[in-house]
Amino acid sequence: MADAQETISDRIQHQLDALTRAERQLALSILEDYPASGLGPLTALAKGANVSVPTVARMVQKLGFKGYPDFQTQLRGELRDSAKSPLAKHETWAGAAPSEHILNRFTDAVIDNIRSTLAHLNPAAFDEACALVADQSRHLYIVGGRITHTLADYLFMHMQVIRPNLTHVRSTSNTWPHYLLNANEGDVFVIFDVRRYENNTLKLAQMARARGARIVLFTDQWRSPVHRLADVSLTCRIIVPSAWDSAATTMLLVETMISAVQTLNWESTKDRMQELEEMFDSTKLFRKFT
Amino acid sequence: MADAQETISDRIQHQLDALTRAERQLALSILEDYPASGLGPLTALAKGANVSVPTVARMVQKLGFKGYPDFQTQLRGELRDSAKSPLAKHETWAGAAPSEHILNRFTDAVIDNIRSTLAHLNPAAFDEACALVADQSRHLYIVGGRITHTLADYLFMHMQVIRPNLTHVRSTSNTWPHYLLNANEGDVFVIFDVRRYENNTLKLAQMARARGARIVLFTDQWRSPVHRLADVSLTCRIIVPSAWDSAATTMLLVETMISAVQTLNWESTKDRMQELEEMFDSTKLFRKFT
DNA sequence: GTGCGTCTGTGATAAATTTTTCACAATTCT
DNA sequence: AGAATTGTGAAAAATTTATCACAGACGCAC
Repeated sequence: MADAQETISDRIQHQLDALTRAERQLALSILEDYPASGLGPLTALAKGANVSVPTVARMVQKLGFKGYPDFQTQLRGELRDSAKSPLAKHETWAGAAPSEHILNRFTDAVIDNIRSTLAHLNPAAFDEACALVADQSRHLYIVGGRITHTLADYLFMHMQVIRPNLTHVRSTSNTWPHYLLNANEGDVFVIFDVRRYENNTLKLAQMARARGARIVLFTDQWRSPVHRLADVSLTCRIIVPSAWDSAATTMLLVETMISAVQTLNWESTKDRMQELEEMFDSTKLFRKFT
Repeated sequence: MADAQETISDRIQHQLDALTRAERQLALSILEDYPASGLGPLTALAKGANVSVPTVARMVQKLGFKGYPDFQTQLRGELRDSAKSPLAKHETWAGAAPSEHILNRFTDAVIDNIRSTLAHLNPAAFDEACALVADQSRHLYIVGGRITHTLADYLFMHMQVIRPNLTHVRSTSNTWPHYLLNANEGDVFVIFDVRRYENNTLKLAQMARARGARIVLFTDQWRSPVHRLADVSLTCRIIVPSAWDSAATTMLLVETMISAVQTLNWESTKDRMQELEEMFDSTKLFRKFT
């Protein structure tokens, strides 16, 4: 546990000169395609390096490991770390605070979430979702639950500027069935549902589906049951060191979607934004400068 | 040999729908830190996924492998290949999309925002803000504007669980002066204000100040004029390749604050959360599993 | 070339671990 | 209530690891 710093690769390279012929052969073979070769059975590694089994066993211990399994465990640990951070991991975000400060721990977690979410996201699915949301010929319903209504709200607010023909629905409200009366085939529902998944939301999705609507779902890695009804599911990782889940990554996706949809609809949007600006100016609701 | 194309990760993701609860749990665990976790002993993988050993054995065969060792061999093969292929992957967030894709461009920008925000943030100020917000002897007012009311809402919602004695104010509403009548010296206002800064918000801040209240401000890098009245200003970078600004970084700070405040108030919060859970259970508003 | 010490491979074996499989009970979903 | 899924505990099978003794190979000095 002491040496979180020095990788096995480092350690081997450092000792390379002090090694004997067979050991060097083995060492080079390990480094050859690192770390894959070291993660297989000892026998395979020996054969791959053209050395004998005892040579491998001897050298692993020489490197300071209790045995081959111990060596592998460490290798896997490195692999984990390196997968997490293509770039420098052990930087602290808020330099002025220690790395155990909640600011750094939380940010670490969120960055991890972002990385993992994007890595698993299917861009084609995302594009398809954007196209659906951008399509002004379809009425757009945006649905949020108890926690997620803020995200729904955020999306709704921006979409209001970008396109007409949309409705904000709160699944926790008991008025939502009314909205569904107006839903037609081909309309689009953007639904937010993260754990704890809400029964209302599921029912709403089922009814929307029954009316022939398309469904775009924002959910978490455990996936809301709505995903079985959805045309596109966008899955976010939401784990943070807190009693709550994080909405930051979902927010990122929502904003990205806003940006993408805006680009798709740019011709019609720019006029709408222009008008909006003018209205703000005339009402003096906002200050232009500090 | 045939399938140099389809990785195990792909294969798992593809089948994710067809899997049962425990299998999905396992699948997510494998993907969680891929491929490291799959390269260890079967027993460890099972334990890590909170799943029984036979479940792992069964699923590996379901995925089309002769056995766990076979599965591992393929994983190592992938690892070899990915190490060989120069890069291109580690540069982009959504590996499956080109780096010019909006997903990658937007994420780049947000990560930059986070980095920059945290680098400039004063942890002591942040801690002070959290202490103010956590102090139950002060009434807590949370104020959002036209765009930022979603963030304010998010904070309010969580604070409602964590502590009593708080109020949500929308500066765009014309009812906010009423709230101020009740504000006492020492009360705390958490105010969100990003460009375009809102006159209403500024006026509200001035009146709050005049009544001797403390002010915690979330703002952007150009800083709302409210910052001159604030005891603590938390400044976020919000630039993204979009016609809009990004709330993702602000969301990150808000969530971190929620976590920190919750920790400060843990003793009293845990009972409140417990009660909340019970209420949810009894109302059956939520589903426990998919 | 000889001798010496070190290094390495062989083949075998024992020990340890891991994988696979079973039947049955418990749980959860429908 | 019934069907499907999952966990338990155990045992057997298979594989992998660790060691050993010894013989051959090699480098090197004389």
